[in-house]
Order: sequence, then structure tokens, then C-alpha cells
Amino acid sequence: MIKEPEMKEYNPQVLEEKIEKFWKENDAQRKVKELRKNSKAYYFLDGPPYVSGAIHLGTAWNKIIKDMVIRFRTMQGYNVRRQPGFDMHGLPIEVKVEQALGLKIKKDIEETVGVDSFIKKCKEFALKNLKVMTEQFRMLGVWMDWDDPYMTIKNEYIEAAWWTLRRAWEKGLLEKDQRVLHWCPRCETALAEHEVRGEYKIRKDPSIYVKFKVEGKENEYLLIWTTTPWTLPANLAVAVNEEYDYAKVKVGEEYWIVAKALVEKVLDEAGAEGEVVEEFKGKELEGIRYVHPFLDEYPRQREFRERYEWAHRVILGEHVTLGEGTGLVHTAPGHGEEDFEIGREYGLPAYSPLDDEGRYTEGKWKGIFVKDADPEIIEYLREKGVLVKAGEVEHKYPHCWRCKTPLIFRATDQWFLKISKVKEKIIEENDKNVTWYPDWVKVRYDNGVMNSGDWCISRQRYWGVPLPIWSDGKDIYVVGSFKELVELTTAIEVGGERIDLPESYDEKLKVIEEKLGPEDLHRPYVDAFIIKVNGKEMRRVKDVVDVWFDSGIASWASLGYPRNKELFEKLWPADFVVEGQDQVTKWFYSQQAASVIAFDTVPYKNVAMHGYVLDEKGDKMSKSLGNIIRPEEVVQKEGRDSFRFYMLWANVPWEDLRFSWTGLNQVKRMLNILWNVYILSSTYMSLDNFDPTKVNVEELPLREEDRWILSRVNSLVGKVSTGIETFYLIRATREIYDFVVEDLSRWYVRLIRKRMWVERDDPDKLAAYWTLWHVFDVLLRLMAPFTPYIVEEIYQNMIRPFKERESVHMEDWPEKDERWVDEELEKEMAVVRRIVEAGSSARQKARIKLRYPVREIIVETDDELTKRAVERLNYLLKDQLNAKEVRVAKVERSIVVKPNFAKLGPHFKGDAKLVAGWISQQNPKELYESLMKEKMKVEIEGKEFTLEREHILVEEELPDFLVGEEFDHGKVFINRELTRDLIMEGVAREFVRRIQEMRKRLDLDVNDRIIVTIDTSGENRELLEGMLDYIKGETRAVEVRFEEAKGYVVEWPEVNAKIGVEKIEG
RNA sequence: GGGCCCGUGGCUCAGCCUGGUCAGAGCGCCCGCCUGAUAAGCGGGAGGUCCGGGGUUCGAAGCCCCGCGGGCCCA
Repeated sequence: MIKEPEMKEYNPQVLEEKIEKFWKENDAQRKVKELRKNSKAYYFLDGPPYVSGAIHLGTAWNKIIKDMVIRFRTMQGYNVRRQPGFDMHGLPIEVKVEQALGLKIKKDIEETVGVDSFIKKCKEFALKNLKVMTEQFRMLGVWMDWDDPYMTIKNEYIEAAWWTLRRAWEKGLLEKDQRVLHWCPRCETALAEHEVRGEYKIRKDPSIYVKFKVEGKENEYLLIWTTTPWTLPANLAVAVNEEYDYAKVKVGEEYWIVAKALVEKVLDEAGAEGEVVEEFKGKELEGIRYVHPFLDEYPRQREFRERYEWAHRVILGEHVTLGEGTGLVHTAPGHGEEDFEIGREYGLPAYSPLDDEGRYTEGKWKGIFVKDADPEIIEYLREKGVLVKAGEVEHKYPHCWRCKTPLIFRATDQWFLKISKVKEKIIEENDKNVTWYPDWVKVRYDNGVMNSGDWCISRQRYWGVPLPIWSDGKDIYVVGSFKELVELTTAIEVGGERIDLPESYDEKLKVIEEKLGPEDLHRPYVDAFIIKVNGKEMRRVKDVVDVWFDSGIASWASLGYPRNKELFEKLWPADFVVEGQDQVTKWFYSQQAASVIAFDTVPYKNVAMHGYVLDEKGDKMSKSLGNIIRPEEVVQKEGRDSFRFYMLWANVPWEDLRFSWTGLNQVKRMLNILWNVYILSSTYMSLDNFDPTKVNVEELPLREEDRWILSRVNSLVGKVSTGIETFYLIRATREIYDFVVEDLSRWYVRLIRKRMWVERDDPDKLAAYWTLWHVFDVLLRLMAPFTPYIVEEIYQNMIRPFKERESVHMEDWPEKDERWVDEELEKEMAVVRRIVEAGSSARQKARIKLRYPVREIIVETDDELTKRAVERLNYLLKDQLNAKEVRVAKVERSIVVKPNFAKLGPHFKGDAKLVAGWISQQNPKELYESLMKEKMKVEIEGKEFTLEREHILVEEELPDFLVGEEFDHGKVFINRELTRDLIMEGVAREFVRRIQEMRKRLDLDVNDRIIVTIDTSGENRELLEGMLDYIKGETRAVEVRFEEAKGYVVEWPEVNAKIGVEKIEG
């Protein structure tokens, strides 16, 4: 049975708490899973958020989308894998822990706290944050398996990483290589290209011009420009572009060599004057040797000069441009990517005399941090007389994404995944197997893949997947699992002491567990293992793996593969992933890259991208701007349902979302309207003990409006399903919004109101009840993925008593029932709405309130659909427009013809007045009709004139009693003549309305009976006498008496009356 | 510098793929109406060079080209 709702007002906070409790007590989430246990599998893969400690609106949006999809697919009947994931390793946590422990430099970790306890702290920190974030996600109503998330720090997960790297090694895709990489001198580790992406910040650096003396020439110099003076000690060459023109410029007694196109600019900057004395192509400069400015300060430079043919010479490179500088590029192969590449071509060494903390390891500035050395070097160059100009420049410079330290380029030995060898395959497999939403993201993605280089996966850090590479300094071996590790291990080192292990596996394991504790694939545990391969003893390479690799393997690691193969075989690859647009070249990429290495194909079938959340003005939310809105704040203020629906409604998901409180409020209003419809429906239904299962639908006298809303709701099913499936989410949410607000509330409920107020068993009322009930049955299911709370509340009261399923979330997704779809009726109803709008507007013009009936309304149209609509839905029009009659007809207009003085004047000059007077006297219709046909010759007072159409102005004139208004397919006219009967009805309505208002003020129940006493003018009384039955029926009054007002009395001056209302007890 | 996306009333956005009903909605503003959904609801009105400029076409907010402004990613 439907109960009278306990909450009359929509209060999301109370409602949502109540539903949370309901779900918990009824174990709803588990039951939903249980229900679909044996259905077709759907592998949804959660992109793991980093355990930074707090979610923001963007993370919330992400999970709201995911939850919506999960709920939708589940209702469609899939057994959806809904495991959340967390990205838990990596530098961000290390940095936080370092801060918490007050550590300044990397060395402190090993020497002050010890790797072991440092790792423990990192783990604690990560787990703590995971817990916090889990609660935040739960708060949003996200139904994932929060008790069993995948964590990148678990042994089986780490082992999946090992296994993957082993595969890479077996395929020859894992190599050690010397490369110039971004290096963070604070974190003391290399960073991969994707870690530097987006981390370029404006920064002030020195900008200096330096002259290198050409060997064997007096006063001749190569002029170079750099913003990193500290790299000059490592300079080994000067690059020019062979295509460009270069010039020898005479400046005072000196000759400078500069790109011709830049001569003016460079001289200007240097504040020098000079003239070009010679020109040549860049090619001609190749091989010119110069004197390195720090030959004495850096003895190694002397050595290079002797050992390398191309050291300290001009070399050719296409990367040299004329955008800035001098066209001669200072080249330090150990400190720049392009420098490194070109240096390799010319056989130059990647000289990089720095330690991990960025301090010189030799030469004049030994021990000094390179950035600190900049000013000293500049000063020294000045003293040497080779500094042409020293200034400053603001430019973008990469910074460490965690600690914001400016990065330096540095040549180091690192481990790489050879993406260059599988790039083609990635793109090919992606083309073949993946659907992108929206489709153009694929283009963006492919471009990204084509641009990416090899993947540097080694990090010189602690909190991460240990690189499973063991080495004797020459050969390497990549271990694929813990089991294999134990098998190969012959000894472990504990506290600096070597312990040789027994042969047998079990005994070995026992000793290991005794000495090191239970299996833990982190550092320092794994560092202890000494393995023997081919007779050689090997120790682990101390690096850990880039944290991006962790999430890259999620599609199989989260399934426990390869330790457990079953799930993998059943589910992989994933059916769906969705993340923010920054992940296109990050997670979407790292997954495909790792997967192609491991399995030769891509790990997901459908991938969708969403945008960022910005503030109302379109600015990024940031601490410094103070415009951060926390998800908790939104939930607390407006509720989870509004929040969720809003995020999927505000705009297309792939564009950035400007979060707006007013938008959110609009959604809340929609939910409030839905709630009001529910309250109205359930109040009446409960009053009448309505039971939809006892209704024989076949025999129900459904009215046109019932058939119409049933058609609408079934059309809605198709639109919402398609919207979600194509990831065009606003197509789903906007349709729902419009349906609730326009179709259901503003129109259907308005139409059936009277039917519900009928006080007896009435098939007509029952038809409306059943229709409403059925609409709710479908609508609630359609909305369940979006607004799970409010629909559950309504469902529990209205639907649950008559159905099997315990929760709306256990329901099946509705199917579009074609039997109910009637497009013609939908179209006709749309026309009716337009006519009603035009009619209301005409009423307003005529100043006739809706309470007063009008005798007739005429619809003037040529449109067939409109004609059919007026005929078929006539009773609706009469009712809504409060008209006694509504019909299609042509309105007879009278014509007014006036002389057109603007044309008469110039034409007839002095006789114009005469002609005008004549025109005014004619029968307008006849004159107009004959002039429409041809010119007229007329004689006025003996003179002859020729009249033309343009000599008259024609106006149509409606009869006084008609007022018209246009609509799409014609005009609507209302007849405003009021008869006594019409006035009687209007006045009766005025009184009814006021009595109802008084009932309301008395807080009477719908069923309470009253006695009404009216003290008013004789005129009113006379009008009302004939309407007493009507008044009684509308107000549930037993009696209406004209006498002194009694009981609760209110004076209503607008109708010149005192009205008394008394409740009848019992 | 390159790739992709976005640019429509004061604000937030639909529409663009599949050119052709005066360019739509909500919010805000102004004016009314209704009243047992009611600390709600409804109607009407004002308000737009559809970023700018070319082109294709009988016809362009929509298709093509060139700019300008913003976003993401890359260099």
C-alpha cells in the first residue's frame, strides 16, 4: 500500500541520510551485486586516483560519471566489476613523509631514518589517505567495492609489474641507456617526460652572450647565447644550421660571427655597433675550432680537446633556429636533449660533471650547486673579457611536479622501455580495438603516441615498485616473480651480514622469513636478495619503477594476474575506462604502452574523456585564488542527488565544466518538482488505497493525456539509453529534466488535477492514478543511475509495495514499450500546449482572468495537424483555457480603408484632399477589392482621377469582442463577451479560491468537512445562489449560508465579502 | 611553433554531424496569473553583428578557408 509521505518537503540531507541507512540495513549494495552474479560480465576499470588525501570537484565528477555508468550497466543486466583502485606509490608521498619527518636531503632517508622505517611511514601515509578518500567517495553515493580496492602497493600487484618488466626484457624492450633527462636535484632522481608535462612555469633566469675565440685568428669570435651559464663548463661544441646565412661583423677591433638575420638584434642587445664585413653559409663554418673559455679551470676539457676530434668545434645541427640567441648554439651534450643527440652524431661524450644533488664534482666550482654558480660564472666570464652582455630573461622552465624545484638536464644511466619499437603496434591495436568518446580524442591520442619517446622507468628513489633487475655489474637478469626470486637466491644480506641459504625452496623460504619477515616486495626487503644466475652472483639494481608504470598495468594487475589467471581470462580486456583530459597522453597511454609490451594488444575497449572542473568564471580552482569548492560543501548545501545530476547535466562531459551554484540550484528545483509531483500523487493514492496490481489496464478508460504521457515516457527511455551509451550524457539528463519539468509537472499534473479531486471510486480517477504510477515506475528507473537517493525514497513508497525487487537499484533498465508510443499524439499535444499559451496570452491582453470562463475561443489555422489537435483534444483546450467552446474557424475581419496621404500628395498635388475625402466615403471592402484587381478611373466633382492600390492604406479590424494572439501555426482568438452565466461561474471561482485558502490556513485535512458562511453584497449573493453546488463540491462544504460570517472569519475586500469557515467535527 | 577542442542574449549552456519554420532553454530582470504540489507553481515581455573576415550555395550559427580569443596536450 502507498503510504501518505512522511516528508512533505524535499529535504535532501534528511532524505539522503535516511536512504543511506536503509541501504546499509538492507545490505542493498551486496544484494544488487548478488542479483547479477551470473549475468554477462562487464569489466569496468577504475583509473586509480593518487592517494593525495583529499578529493576535489574533478575527482568527484570522475567518480560520479563512473558510478552512473556502473549503475546503468548493472540495471541493463550486466555483472559489472566495480572495484575501485588507488595509486599509492611514488614521489608525492615520499615528499610528504620527508616533510613530516623534517628531512632535508635524500641522504637523510638512508642515514637518519633508514629506508625500512621510511617505507613504513610511506605505507601508513598512503593507507591513511586511502581511507579518507574512500569515505569521500562513499559520501557521493558511489557504489564500488570499497572493501576490496586494488592497491598498487600489494605484493601481487608489484609482482604483476615485475612480470610485465620480465616480458619486456624477454622481448628486448627493456634496456639500460645513457640519456639526458630532467633531473630533480632535490628529490635526486630522474623524471620521465610525462612527469614534466605541464610543469613548465615562468621563471627568471640569466641571459648572457659570450664570445668564444676562434683558434688561430686574432680578434675573431663565435658569439653564443645561453640562459644556463652553469652548463658552460660542460660545453663541447657550437652548433650552427648549415642552411642559414651567417655574417662576420666588425665591432670595434673585433670580428663577431653571428647569424645574418640576427645581427641587428644581437648588436642592439649587446649595446654595440658594427658592420657586416663578410657573409657565408652555416655549412662553411663546420669544423672551425674555438678556444674553450674554461680550459684551465676544467682540466677535463683539455683532455677532451685532445681525445675527441670534434671537441670545441663548430658542428651542424638542424635544431638550430633563428628564434632567439645568435644562431650559434652552445652545445653541452651532457645537459641538453638535442645537445646529447647531436653530440652523439659527432662522437662527443656526454660530459656532465655533477652529482645527484646538482653540485659540480670537479673544476673551479667543485662542490657548488649549479644554479648558485650562475652569478659566479658570469662574473668570471666578465673578468676574462669574454662576456658580451649579461641580462635576465623570463621564460618557461620545467619544475619538479612535487617539490617545485627547477629541474636540470643531466646525462645519467637509466632503464628504458623501448617504446620506439612498439609505437606502430600501439597505434594499430588502438585503431582496431578501441572506441573513443568523443571520437576526435583518438586523433589527439595518436598524435601523442607518435610524439612520445622511450619510457624512462627507473627512479633513484624508495617508495615504489622495486625494479626487478639483478646485475653483477655487467650482465643482468630480470626476475618475474617472488617465487622465482626465492629460487634463484643463494644468500641474503641482513644488517650488512651475509647469510647463505639452504638449497631446498621451503627451507630457503623459512630462513628468509625468519631473517627478513613475511613477503614484502618493497625496498629494503628485496634489496637483501643475492641471486646466482649462470654462476654469477647478482645484486638488485637499487632503482624503483616510475609510478606511472604502476597504474599502466592496472587492467591486469588489479585482477591479480599473473598470480591468479582465472579472472583475467574471464574479463580482460576492460570494457570501459573514463578519465580527465590530462590522462589522454598519460594513463590512457601508459596502459596501452604497457599492455602492448606484455600482451601485444590494448587493454580496454571503450575509453571516454571528461574535462576539468573550473570555477564559475572559468578559472582553475586553486588555493592561491581562494576559489576552491569542496565536494563536501556541495553535498552539505544542496545534497548528493542534485550534485550528481548537475555534474552530468551542466555541459557535454568532454568539455571543462564551470561549476555554478545557480546551475546546481536549478537541478535542485527540478528534483523538488519531481518531489512535489510525488507528494501530490502519493497523497491521493494513499487516500484512495490505490493498488496498481488490482487494475485491469485493458479496461481502464485512459484519456488522451494519459496516453500522451505514457507515450512520452516511453520515448524518453530510448533517448536516455542512447544518451548514456554514446557518452552524450547531457542528452540523457536534459531529456529527463525536460520530461519532469515540462511534461510531467507543468502539463500532465495540471491536466489531471481535477480528476484526482473527485471523491468517489471513479474509473477516470483510477486511470490517472495508474498512468501516474506507471510513469513513476519507468521514470524512477531511468533516473536511478543519476539520482539514486530520491528515486529510492519514492520507489520504496510508491512502487516497492507492488513489486518483487527490494530496491530501485535492483530493477531492470526499462525497455521502450512501442505499444504506448504515439508520435501523432505527441505532436498534437505539443500544438495544444502552444494554443493554450497563446490563449493565456490573449486573455492577458483582454484582461480576463483565467477564473472567468469565456464563451468561445477560435483557432484560425491552415495546418492540418493543428486542426486534428483541436478536434481530438478539444476537451483539454476548453478545460485549460476555461472556455465554453473551442473551434477551428476563419475569423471575419472588417476592413478599414484610409487615404494614403504620403502617396496622394505627390500624385494629385492640390487635389489630394479632394481624393482623400472621396476615399473616406466609399465602402471600404468594395474599394479595396476593386483596387486589388486594377486601377480605377473615378470622377469627383467633375474631375477625373486614376486611383491605384498604393493610394490607400488598408487595415484589418477585428470585431471588438475578439482578442487575438499568434502561435506557431496560426492565431488564437478569444471572445470576451461576458454573459451572466459566465460571470456567475467566475465569481463562484473567486469565492472557492478564498475558501480553499482559508482551509489551507486552518490546516484542514483534505477530507475535513466544513460549513461556510458568507456575508456579502446582494449582487454577489444573487450571482452565487445558482452556484452553491459547485462551491460545495469544490470546497468540501456541507452547507453554504448567506449570513453573518462565523467560525474562522476572514474579510476579503477584493470580492467585498466576509467569509466564515467552520470545521465539522467527527 | 605543432595537434585536438571550444567561442551562440547579462550569466550557464542546447542547436552544428544530416544547411532552409521568425536562432532555443534555464537563471537573472520587468509585468501579470494561479492557488489543497503551496516558504511552491504558471504565463508573458524586454534582451542576440550566433568571435571577426572571406568563400561555397538560391539559402550558412551550421559546410570550407583565413584570422582573433580561451582550454588541454606536445615542442
